[in-house]
Amino acid sequence: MADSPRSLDPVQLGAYFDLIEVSSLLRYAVEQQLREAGDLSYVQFQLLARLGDSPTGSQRMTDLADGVVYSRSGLTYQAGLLEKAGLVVRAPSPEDERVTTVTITDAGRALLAKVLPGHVEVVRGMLFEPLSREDVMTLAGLLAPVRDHMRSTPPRSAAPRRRQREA
Amino acid sequence: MADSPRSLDPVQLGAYFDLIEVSSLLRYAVEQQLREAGDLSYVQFQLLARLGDSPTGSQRMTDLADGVVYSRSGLTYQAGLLEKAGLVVRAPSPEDERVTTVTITDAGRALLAKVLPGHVEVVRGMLFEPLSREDVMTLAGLLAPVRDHMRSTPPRSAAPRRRQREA
DNA sequence: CCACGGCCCTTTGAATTCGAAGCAGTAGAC
DNA sequence: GTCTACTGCTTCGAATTCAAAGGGCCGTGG
Repeated sequence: MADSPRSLDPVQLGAYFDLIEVSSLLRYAVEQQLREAGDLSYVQFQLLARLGDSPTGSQRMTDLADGVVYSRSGLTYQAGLLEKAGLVVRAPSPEDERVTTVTITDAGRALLAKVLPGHVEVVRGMLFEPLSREDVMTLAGLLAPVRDHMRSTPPRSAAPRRRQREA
Repeated sequence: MADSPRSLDPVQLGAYFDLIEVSSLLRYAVEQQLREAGDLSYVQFQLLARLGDSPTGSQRMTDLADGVVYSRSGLTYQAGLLEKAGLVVRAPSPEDERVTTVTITDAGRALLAKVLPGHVEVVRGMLFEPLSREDVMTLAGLLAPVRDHMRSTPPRSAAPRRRQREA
């Protein structure tokens, strides 16, 4: 660590800004499509998709929260909405009464199947349209190591992130 | 449009998921650092950075909102917080009384200078650590056309995005 | 057997966001 | 000069999120 450059070079800065902007716009567009097609938020869609992928159609609350990067309380809220809508069912695990198991219903699977094509179309149209097949492979090859690096460097919770208070 | 493939191929799917995950984790980490270093949200930091970059240190509200992709009302809220913290000043434009001009203060510039090094360090450590200089150039070259494509394809507001209501 | 500590989920309160409605100022038509 | 339409910002209500606190269940040590 002989040299510690003070700033990012222009190429890095551009890549950083573009990454943030691209992901923000993509996320916003996807949210809109999901809202229109099935009145789902992106989080709710992620939860349904994750449950649909699971062989049994069930997952523990904690595992779901870990996968979606959300706080437990946030998951409780969203799972409550999904349950009220009849898309999932919650039940305490017989083995361990502490654990709540979430299971996707047939209605949930149906809704998932209904919104998926549109979802795919938005992603294709916004993200993959200007990229060749080779570009996509290159992009995937670049993002994978970054993802692994981030996963292995969990956000150290030095201070528990106070909200706007004094400033 | 002879063929309309029903789903994304595995490489596309991986790139899509990784993009979302990487940007989410990066954004989360950056938010924490900014909160700890200067009690700023990412949005507030973006606003200050944008004002700091401006030659005059001033911008119209509308221009600021467009850059940060936020709604006007959201910007009003955040600008209000920044003003209460003494980091910016708001004043109606002499030329057009409808226009509110936001100007960064010396305190704002000082805070910006204080949090910037840490911000850069987080981005470098999380995003650029596993990438070579060449990788970064490749990534930037891939993201730029996607960004331009997204900008030129604004989110068509077919339905005005109702919040959770019936489902 | 009973307490202690730990894990899992939920409830609560505050913060942040958006869309819709409202208010003021500007510009063009007549 | 006045009316009308438009623009720019703010206010308001609702939705979503998180961290902290609360309550129930499980395992271990005594």
